[in-house]
Amino acid sequence: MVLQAYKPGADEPRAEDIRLGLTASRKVGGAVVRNRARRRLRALAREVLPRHGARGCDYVLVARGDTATRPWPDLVEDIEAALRRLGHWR
RNA sequence: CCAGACGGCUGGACGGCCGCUGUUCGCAGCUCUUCGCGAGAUCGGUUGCGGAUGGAGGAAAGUCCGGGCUCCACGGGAACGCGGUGCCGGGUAACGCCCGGCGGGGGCGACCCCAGGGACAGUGCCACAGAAAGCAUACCGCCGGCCCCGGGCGCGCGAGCGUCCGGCCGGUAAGGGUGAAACGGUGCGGUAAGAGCGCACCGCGCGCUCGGCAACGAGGGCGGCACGGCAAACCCCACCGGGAGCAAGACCAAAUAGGGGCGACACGCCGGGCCUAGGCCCGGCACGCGGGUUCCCGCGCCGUCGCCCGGGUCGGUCGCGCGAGGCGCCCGGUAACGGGCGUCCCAGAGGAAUGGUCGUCCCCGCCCUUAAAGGCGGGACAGAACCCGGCUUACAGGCCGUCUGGCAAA
RNA sequence: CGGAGCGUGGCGCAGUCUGGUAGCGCACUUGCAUGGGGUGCAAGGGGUCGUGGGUUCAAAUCCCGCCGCUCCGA
Repeated sequence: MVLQAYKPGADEPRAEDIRLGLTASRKVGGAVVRNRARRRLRALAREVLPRHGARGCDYVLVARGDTATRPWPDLVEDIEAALRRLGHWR
């Protein structure tokens, strides 16, 4: 998947919570496939982001072609690698 | 047993962990209505926790029809226009849907397919080929005549005769060969050659009788062939249709900007005059409002602050699921369907929930194996957005029933 | 939710209304011309007309279903 992050500046009001956005475009597949991809991404974010994501950050997860069918452990590795590349891992 | 036709049902099962959401009950916090001096009680809302319970489909899809519902328009109705439908009867709230029947076509059969009204209301088209493509005609032929005509050949001494080719007049439409389609087809008679010219059968047309509610069918009679196809070409006839769509529509209602009213401070630009600064007066111009047709008259005048009023936007609430509802039994009907009784409550999201993950079983394929065990991969089409009745399209696998053809056995 | 348009050689488009012959430009191939290339001249190849049915003697064209793409309105 694609992981996008937005870190608010010091002058902006900053919440403690992590805010999440999900995207599954028509390119990914039909309505069923898009729904499934979005749900898997939501479950993935619930599992990983509160523990390892940066506090007060906004994240957007974008589904790609095989998000609905990729094995679950691979998906977990993907998001963890993405967080490390952003320097948000903790 | 094999092959096939039709109709119906189903659309993986169980469990562990972690989640989302509707309803309802309990507790707690906040808020609010009413009562009370007060403690508090009470109606409702909202948030959190806990318990109970519900949570995608047969097509939820495509958005091709028909309705409910809501708003808009309209005095009633009709006509014109536009769009749609099109054998007959029935079902239904309605339909372009469904059922039954008729006609045509396909299949040995079960059965399947068909927009299937009108071509004497009119207009139009039928390429190429062919003589001719729609009112009918006559190119090649075939037949007869020529005392009138031209030419060739043969016979004859000769007038002439015979024959062939051509011309002219008349009869004919059987044959030609094209084409998707040719003014009926086959056979017999008939004739100079032919022709529905006559006859039989078939086809066609028009009455009659009988059966059927009807579409239509059956029988018999007459006509003697005249009436080609295309209306999913224009069109004619009959019937149907007001428009938009839940982002319909109703209600509550921020911040900011803007509108109106009241009050306070305050009074646009140019020229001239008065006066120490700063303001005042007169005339003109610009703007707003009101009144009588261009034009004129009257009144007001920038802005700032405070209070109040109304409209829109963000947001929120409703619409929003008891319905032409599901299931079971009985009755009527060939059936679609209708009636009665009993029983059940069955998703309601909103940048959009109904799930994520793991395990066991089931089914299918591949590998290994004599087999078992085992390993790997896969489990269809597809996701509600106001609701309902249909149509169309997609769909792995499985189950049930009825029927047809063939083979075998009894 | 409602509506409109498009699909034809490799590419961009005609032809569809009014049914019988699929055409144009660029590109491609071959030859000539040039020392070579470009340009020019001549000749040539290449199209299930998106798809499945139907009407018709005959369908790119008329009718119906489906697929894909684009656009518009609320």
